[in-house]
Amino acid sequence: MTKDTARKSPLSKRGIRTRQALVDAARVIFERDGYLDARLSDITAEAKCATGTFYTYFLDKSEIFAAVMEATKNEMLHPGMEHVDGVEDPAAIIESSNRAYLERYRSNAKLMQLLEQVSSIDPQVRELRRARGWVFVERNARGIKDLQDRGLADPDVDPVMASRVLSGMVSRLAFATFVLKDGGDFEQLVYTASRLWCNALRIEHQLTMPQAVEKSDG
Amino acid sequence: MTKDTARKSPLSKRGIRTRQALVDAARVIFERDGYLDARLSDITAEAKCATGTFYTYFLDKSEIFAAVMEATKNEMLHPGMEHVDGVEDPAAIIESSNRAYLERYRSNAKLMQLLEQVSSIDPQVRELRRARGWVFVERNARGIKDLQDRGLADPDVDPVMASRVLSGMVSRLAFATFVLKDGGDFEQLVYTASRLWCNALRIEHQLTMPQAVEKSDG
Amino acid sequence: MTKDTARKSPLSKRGIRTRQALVDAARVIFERDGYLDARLSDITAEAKCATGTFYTYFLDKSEIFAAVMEATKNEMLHPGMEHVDGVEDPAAIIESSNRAYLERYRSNAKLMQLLEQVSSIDPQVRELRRARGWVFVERNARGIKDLQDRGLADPDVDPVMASRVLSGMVSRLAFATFVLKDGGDFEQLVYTASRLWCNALRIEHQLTMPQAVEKSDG
Amino acid sequence: MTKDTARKSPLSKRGIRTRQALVDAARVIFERDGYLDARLSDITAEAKCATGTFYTYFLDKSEIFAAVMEATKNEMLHPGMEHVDGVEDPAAIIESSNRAYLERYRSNAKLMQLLEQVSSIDPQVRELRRARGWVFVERNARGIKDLQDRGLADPDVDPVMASRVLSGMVSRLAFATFVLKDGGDFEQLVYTASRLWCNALRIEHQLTMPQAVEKSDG
DNA sequence: TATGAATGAGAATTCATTCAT
DNA sequence: AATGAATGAATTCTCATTCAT
Repeated sequence: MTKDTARKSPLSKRGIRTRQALVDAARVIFERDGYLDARLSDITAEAKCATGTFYTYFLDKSEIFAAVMEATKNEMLHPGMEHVDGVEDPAAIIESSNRAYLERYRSNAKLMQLLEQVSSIDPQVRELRRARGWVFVERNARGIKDLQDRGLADPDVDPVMASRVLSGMVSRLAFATFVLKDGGDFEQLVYTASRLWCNALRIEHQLTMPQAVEKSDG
Repeated sequence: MTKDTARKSPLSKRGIRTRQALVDAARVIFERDGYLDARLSDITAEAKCATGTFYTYFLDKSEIFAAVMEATKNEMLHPGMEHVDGVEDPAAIIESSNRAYLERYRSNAKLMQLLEQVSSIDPQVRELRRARGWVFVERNARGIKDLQDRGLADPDVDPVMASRVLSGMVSRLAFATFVLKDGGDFEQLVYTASRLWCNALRIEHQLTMPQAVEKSDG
Repeated sequence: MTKDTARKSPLSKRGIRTRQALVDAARVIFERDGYLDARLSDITAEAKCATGTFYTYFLDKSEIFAAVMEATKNEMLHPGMEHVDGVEDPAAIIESSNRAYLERYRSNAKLMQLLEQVSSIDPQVRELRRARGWVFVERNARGIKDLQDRGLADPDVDPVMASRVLSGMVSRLAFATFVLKDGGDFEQLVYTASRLWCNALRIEHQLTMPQAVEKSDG
Repeated sequence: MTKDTARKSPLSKRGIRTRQALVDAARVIFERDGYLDARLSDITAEAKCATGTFYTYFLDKSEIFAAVMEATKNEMLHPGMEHVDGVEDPAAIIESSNRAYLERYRSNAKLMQLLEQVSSIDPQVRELRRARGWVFVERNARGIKDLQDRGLADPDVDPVMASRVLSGMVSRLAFATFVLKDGGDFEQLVYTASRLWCNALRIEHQLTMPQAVEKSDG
């Protein structure tokens, strides 16, 4: 699912450079124009190579998109509560995970919007994304289970389903805030998401509302 | 929101019939092929009229899509906690709202997926949807405020932001479940969403896990 | 195999006219440039219509070629000895059939060359042509059988196989003469083909060499 | 006919090996894909060399095709009546020539089909083939003339034209049988072709139908 | 000689939109 | 109002050929 995406593995250094230039160019063009309006000729122009060169490395637009996704997968995080296992203050970890996630999302909003768009268009991308998401859902579920076992979280929810619900909650919030531009003070966002997350699982916490922020905004 | 959707207000009975046939056909084709792959000629074929007739009623694909949305707006709900104001058991209302929402979503999954797709493509639709969503966010925020004022909900969250977060949580859950087909027992879904919602706001409740369902499933 | 070749049966008179213009244009372009070098844009230019119009009637080049073949099938004869049944002088009929065939072939040499070319490229056309050829092979075989039964032809050959061999003999001669331009006096050609045909089947004849023709030429 | 086929006369042993690998590969690819669909890159891949290497030895596809033809010319025979001069039983020679020709044709059907295809596409190849064919036509014509002079063949046909007609007859039969797959028992084929050939020239013979074969088949 | 990445001209094809009937 | 044939702009994709290494 990773290797045979490319038409050829470029062997020479030059080939590697060209392929990389195309992937970089594709990201620029996709973020600028969206997936649908991106023309391959714009990508090759941006990469300063001939149109035909595109086909040395990729079969079509969807394939170079996959390569862009592969190249940026580290920028595409998922909301989580990593490392709560056996830690004293789960709330602090949840808050810091949420802050980290929202920050990453904010810096990569264009990319996330792009991923959203392509997911809504291309079933393969949709499925890939879903599969990747599940890794995080399950990781979070293990954290929840651990807290339940230690008597630190509401035992009356299924950990996997709770994980799905809460992961979705934060990712949806990030989407609405940074892609749809629903706005809202960043610290307030982190605080609300984290507080509701902890409350939802009945995790004890001392989270307090960040000061000097008005009650709401449009 | 209704007026300039139609190119002309069709006056004759025949005109009304033809227009309606086109809108109905468009929904069929859009749900079958998606927005992008739907050809106007497929829509007119489905409506059993000539291609040219399309332009008697609509300017382009986005306009007939708007008409489909208008015609189906009653099927497109938003998650909420309707009418909690001054009611005895807010948890019951939250649960029943969630159940109702998830049921509607399930029946209209194709349509919701379509809306998702077009939102990711067409900024106008995206904005329209966002605006409609806010109506519900604010309605829910009023409910939360009311509970907070009556001492029945966590006072340390901004009602609007909490509303955004929780509405998003349920709509994202519905999307993942019914569009991405993440699966999960329906009652378990309703229960988890409702319990987490109540917990999140520290609303007292007696929600209990539906029986005979294992802890997790794929 | 004849009807659903066309993308749409044009209903209007205008449609019939346009389709016909395209088929006529295609024949001109195919005969001028050959099948491979014929560009669809040349065909539409010749037909004085837009490139897109082509696709109203045909799916691709092979389909309009089929339409050209269909339109010209009366010009594409096969060599034969029709109507020898019960006739006094079979040789006269064989000679006149051969003359007719060779004349038709000469007038349609371009078309026959085209058919040869496409047959060598497109298995469907090859098969169609083969199937059409068999009709004539079998018809001739019945003529041979009749002569054998009446004691007028060599009984020691299988009529069908003899028919294949003799039909091929004349069609190959026509091809070599008019397409490959092997040359040769026309009457000499008719005479030789007919004499050898009759001799081959031991049919009695009074065929005589046309006068005033040198023995051979390049 | 040999000289300007090669771009350069490869002198080094390595060069000879590479060139030969390319020609062998080309035959494989041409027979597999046909002339038109054969890509030079497929040929070089089959020959296990780089695309650029092709141009060290050949100018273009038509040139390597010529090299393939040159390399296989011994497999490309023409129908004939070899060495009839002064031999006792011309019929036996005709029959054995026909058998040999049809056998060779059967073993090289792919190659013959390829030659047919390229002849229909490339005028140069067509001309080359026509020229080669004439050598055989003329050789056969001399054989016929000899029989006529000895009173063993119908004197009332032009030997060259008869030769053309009869050579074409057998080559066309072979093509229809082995390329178009018209079928037919092999011995029956040899017998019919030979008997009709002898009859056509009024050459005396004792050819008898091969036993145990029904009158006709598909 | 061999390599294989880069080149780019050129043709097919789609389908929203127009418009004469 | 309805019809449906005609339009043509716009892009993708192929692959023979070149050329720097």
